[in-house]
Amino acid sequence: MTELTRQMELLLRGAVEVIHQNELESKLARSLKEKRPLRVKAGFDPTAPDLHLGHTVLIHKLKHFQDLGHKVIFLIGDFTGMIGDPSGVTETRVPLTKAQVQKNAKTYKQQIFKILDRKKTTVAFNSKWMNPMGAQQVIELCAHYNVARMLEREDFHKRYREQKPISIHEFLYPLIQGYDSVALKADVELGGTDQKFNLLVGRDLQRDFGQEPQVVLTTPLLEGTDGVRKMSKSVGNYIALEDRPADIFGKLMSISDAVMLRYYELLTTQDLGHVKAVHPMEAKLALAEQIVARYHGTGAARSAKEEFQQKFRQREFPAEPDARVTLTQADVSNPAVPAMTLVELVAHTKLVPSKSEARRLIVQGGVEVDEEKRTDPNASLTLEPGHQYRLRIGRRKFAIVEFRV
RNA sequence: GGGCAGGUACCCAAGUGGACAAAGGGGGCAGACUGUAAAUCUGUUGCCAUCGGCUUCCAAGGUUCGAAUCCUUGCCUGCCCA
Repeated sequence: MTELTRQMELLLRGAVEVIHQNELESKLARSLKEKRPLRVKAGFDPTAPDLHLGHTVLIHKLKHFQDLGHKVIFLIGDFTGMIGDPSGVTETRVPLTKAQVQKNAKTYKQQIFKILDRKKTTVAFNSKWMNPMGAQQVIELCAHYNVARMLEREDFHKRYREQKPISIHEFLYPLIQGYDSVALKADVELGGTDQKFNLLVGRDLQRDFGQEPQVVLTTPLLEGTDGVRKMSKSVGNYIALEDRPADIFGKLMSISDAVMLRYYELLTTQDLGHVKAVHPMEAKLALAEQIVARYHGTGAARSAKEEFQQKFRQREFPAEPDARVTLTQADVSNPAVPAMTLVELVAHTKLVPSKSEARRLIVQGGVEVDEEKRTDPNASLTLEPGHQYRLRIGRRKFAIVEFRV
């Protein structure tokens, strides 16, 4: 296998579309010949980053380029952030201050370098070339594109047809993103499939500016834990890199088998045939362990797995509860005969938002005290000093409550 | 500038003077079932509480015995005409 085919093979794996494959091939060939790495760009919004598994599909693809010796440019769209990508739901963006952007950038780095090589990655901000641009230049930039073509974009087209508003400045988003490619002299730009239009604008602008158009490579959008909508923080179906290991593990274990296969497909390089051959639960455990290990280390993965098994499979009380509460005489009405209603006891753990919620949980059979289900919310519990009451609150919350004299 | 429609709980959305803490759906939570799943079924989903009470329907005023519902003003959103 030649180096070229080796590179092509790795880069194409998992990609939805490459525009155009032959261009990528010739760019790679030239890169090899001239020993000049390709400049690979991917853009991100400067909003507070909480990277989740959905993002990692793309970042791993960047990593592939990086591993092959190419130059990865992680672009933070701090200027475009003022506009906000018009795709998807309308959501007015508040312009971020410089300090906020810096802070967000720092968090980004902290997260992406769990995957990318810090030393080989360039982090860029598009305000660098956009801020100095005057109105005249912006107008000139606008002249490079026209409304009819802009309206080809699915989102704009749809809104136009449905007589929904489209703000003028929204047109600037693809334009500036495209111009970023010009400014960076990008050879390749990566993006999710929903970014296709924006990425293509980059090609057009580069051509207009006398550059060789970038190759566009789109990666699939990962479905969220619900298996339906794409993973996103706002929908709440996400698994963030910064989630606690136990949470990542737990969230992964509660996905459906179909979603599990999808995750295997997009997040690992494992052979799917093999995955399907083993028991789904074993496969899921292996996936969860693997993902946690990837972002938090093998140690964390192992203990997350152990804790999970203990908590859910054997329905045992975990080694470390979610809450540990100490009650004193001040908490009970009659110190001589210390007692407390179940509702109050549960509420004291702070694991429920209100007493009403505690009451509901109890009535619905979601509360156990010392391995015994208690369903009477008004029942009073005589508190024995020094005894550690083990509370199970709902399916996955545990607390230890102790009364001290 | 003119005309019209609208702002209801986490989201969508019904309700146009009393029976409204507010239909229905989604989502969440709990129970059953299971592989700790998913799907399904059932229950539940403002707060405090024993009956019962308290604070909610963009905001502020007003009418009324009584307002999510009527009036006034303000703020916001969308559409149409210019």
